[in-house]
Amino acid sequence: MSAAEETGGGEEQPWGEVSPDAARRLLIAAVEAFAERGYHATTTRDIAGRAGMSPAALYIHYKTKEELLHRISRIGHDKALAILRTAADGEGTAAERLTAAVRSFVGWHAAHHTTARVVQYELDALGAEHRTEIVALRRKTDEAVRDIINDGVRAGEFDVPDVPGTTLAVLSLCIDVARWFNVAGRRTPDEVGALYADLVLRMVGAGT
Amino acid sequence: MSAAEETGGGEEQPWGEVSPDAARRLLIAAVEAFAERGYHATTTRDIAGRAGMSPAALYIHYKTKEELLHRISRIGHDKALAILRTAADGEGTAAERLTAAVRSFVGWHAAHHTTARVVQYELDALGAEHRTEIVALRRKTDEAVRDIINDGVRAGEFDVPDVPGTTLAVLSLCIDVARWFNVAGRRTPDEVGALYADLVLRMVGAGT
DNA sequence: CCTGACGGTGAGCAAGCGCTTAGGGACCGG
DNA sequence: CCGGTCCCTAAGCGCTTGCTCACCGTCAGG
Repeated sequence: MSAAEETGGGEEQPWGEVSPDAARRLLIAAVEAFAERGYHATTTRDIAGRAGMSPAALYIHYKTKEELLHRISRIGHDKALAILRTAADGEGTAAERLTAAVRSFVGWHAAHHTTARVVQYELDALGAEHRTEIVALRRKTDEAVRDIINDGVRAGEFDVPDVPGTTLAVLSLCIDVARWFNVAGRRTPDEVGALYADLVLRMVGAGT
Repeated sequence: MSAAEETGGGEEQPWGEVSPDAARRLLIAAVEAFAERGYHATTTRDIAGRAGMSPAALYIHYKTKEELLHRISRIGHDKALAILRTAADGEGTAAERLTAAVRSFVGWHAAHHTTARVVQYELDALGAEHRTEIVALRRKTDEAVRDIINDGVRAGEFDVPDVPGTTLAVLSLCIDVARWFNVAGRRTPDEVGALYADLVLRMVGAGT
């Protein structure tokens, strides 16, 4: 561990997959700006300024402002989906897997709420092609949750009269964390994850 | 019943409180445009065009584009809060009142999802003064829901370890309906309201 | 020392933005 | 018929936007 000191926890640094360094700095600046003001209210000058560069520098690494949003959205969705699947595909009862899935999915949305806000709420700002690509990823997220719930119903663990509706509500609940979560608030991402996992278990009729 | 034929249900027409007629047409056009593309991506020319008027006509009835958003947000919040309180202040057990509250609040968000989308998701686009005014209204919404939950806990009807957290989650769930509800979807606003009322009852430990 | 590639800047263009202003037509009381 | 009021439009102002282009410093390879 020589360059770019880690926090020691073993967690890899965010946006490590983006290179070169200048492109990553621009992307991080864009995430902050988009999350704060929204895509349309953010100017390319603002993004470049936050990254400590001139407005023109942005266009060396990205063709358009929309491409920046797409890159953020794509990477963010990939990560959220990976986190969800890791928990969903684990061992254990449906209740245990649903708990793990909600806990980690919600935890990610809270801990990375700036990224999550952009990922979840700026979908309409994408161009038509990029949007359909992202929508496909969201459908996979949907399926992952629905599969756990169906497993639980089949095993007799859950009592769910309306599986598609409940799936929709569970995901809606988790995603909306990105909108209201605030670092200055009283709850840590882990605490929110635990609370939500409990609430979701109750929703599927497998409460404590 | 002579002018502006009603649907017969006794429901008064939306935005009836806005006059004169041209101002109401502009406001309705703005709601549609804001809901579709977002506040910042909507131009004053677009709003005026939808209302069948020239761009300058907007400024006869509204001082700025932001004032239009504020009017929409204010009226929408008032209406949503009124609907919630009517149900919350009714007779019956806490469970019955919570059911009625969620059912009508969610039903409104689904039926008027274009308005609700603007009201709930364009808060940041308001100016500082207008935003604090609206935030105060949202706090009252929060209190109304928390009061019912507290009543239920006190009466022994509900089992809620974390009242503020559960209140937050319930409202988050209800509000997010505005984001995903689609007229082309399979569910009517009433059906969504009934489903959500059931889910919320489970969340507070008073499930069927 | 020269050369070329790379990654950056300063200045600025065309287009679109929110908003203003001068003026016109319909209507109404006298 | 007149004068005033109420809405509305055509034109356009000043500014910001996303994006481009000519140019430049740095540095490795020959």
